[in-house]
Amino acid sequence: MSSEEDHNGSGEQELSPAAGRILEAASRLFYEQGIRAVGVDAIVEEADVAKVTLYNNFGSKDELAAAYVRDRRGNWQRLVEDYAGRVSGPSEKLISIFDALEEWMVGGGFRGSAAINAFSEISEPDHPARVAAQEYKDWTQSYLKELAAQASAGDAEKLAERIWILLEGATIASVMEESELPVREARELASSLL
Amino acid sequence: MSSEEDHNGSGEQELSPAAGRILEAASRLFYEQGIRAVGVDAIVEEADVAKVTLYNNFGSKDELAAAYVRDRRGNWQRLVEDYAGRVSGPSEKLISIFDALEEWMVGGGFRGSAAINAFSEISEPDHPARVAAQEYKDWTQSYLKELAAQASAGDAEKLAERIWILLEGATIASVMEESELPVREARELASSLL
DNA sequence: CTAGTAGTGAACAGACCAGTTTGTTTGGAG
DNA sequence: CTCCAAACAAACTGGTCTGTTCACTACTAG
Repeated sequence: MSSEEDHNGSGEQELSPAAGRILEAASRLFYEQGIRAVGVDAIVEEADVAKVTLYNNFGSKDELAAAYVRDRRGNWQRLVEDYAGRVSGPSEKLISIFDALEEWMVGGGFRGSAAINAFSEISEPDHPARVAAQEYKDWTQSYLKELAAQASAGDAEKLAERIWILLEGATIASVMEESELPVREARELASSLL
Repeated sequence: MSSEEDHNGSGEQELSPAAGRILEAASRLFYEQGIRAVGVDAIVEEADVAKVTLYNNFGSKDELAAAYVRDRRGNWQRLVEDYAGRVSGPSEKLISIFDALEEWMVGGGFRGSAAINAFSEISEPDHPARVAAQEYKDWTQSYLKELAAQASAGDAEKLAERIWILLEGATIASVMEESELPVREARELASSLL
């Protein structure tokens, strides 16, 4: 594989042990309950850290929320690329993203996409977490477009857009139905597009 | 002093002028900014009523939030049935829901589906607004299933599920892209299923 | 040894939150 | 005219929120 990690703009860096624990705790709590529903005190307690340490490392709750979205995005990105690496051919890779999604949600506690949730609960356009969610979305879209361009003889943009719609729809449908069936249905429908 | 609380499921009841203004204001603010982001004081001020009036009419912020979701659902329901009434045949009616969605989002300020947003920002399963969102979802699904059963010779359940996934996907995709293009794309894809 | 860095715990500020209480006003039905 | 329900304004309760300050400790590099 040509190492095409050129879409990586997340810029993950080393975190101190305390900062790592904070991000870990924040990531879990924000995802489980929503960004607005979780106070910094809860994060501080969960991470077993002083409140100042949180503010020294992340600056504000909003920035920490953005770091959470970026963190989830990094995990998603890795999972998707892992699944893509197991098959050959752009069409197979495109389909494998639905398998990645299905694994993403097994084990219970699936609460959808951090990007979708951030969009839903934050309306301020400049909120750091919303900007991070935008980047989350952008990565997925450009990843799909790249593969679609290789897979399709026809309109690659259209193909990528359709698969993206199916991906988002399968995600939210799975949350609402508490089932991974929508993902399999979307996968099947996506297959028929190729 | 026995307060008879009308628990209207889907049935809409007459509201006093003050209660109507409260629901109207709450509906706008909750939709624009999210349920958790809006305080009761803001609603009270926007509706130009006393705070007690809000609590006498709706009992709690959570119940008011549920009323908001039900209100949005009622509007959606009417719009969908209006569009369906303009065409004949179950397949045409199924497709017309995408036209309804496209009208739903014109004019700017589209922030997606109240049901999806409520699911995203509320994780407590018993929260009234989440229950109302569940009912919102259930109505759309059973509406689609009914039409799919009339339209399809094959697996109607599967057809309804797929259209629902496309509907949800188009909604969230349109929010994230700030464009109604995903809806048209989803409509086209749905057409190909019929 | 020392200076700098990253961390701790606890108290504090000031805003904001949902919800209640009190007492008053208003308008329609019997 | 009286009664009552529904609305009003405004203060208030008790809690939570984000973010800051302060004095102190542990570790590490030069």
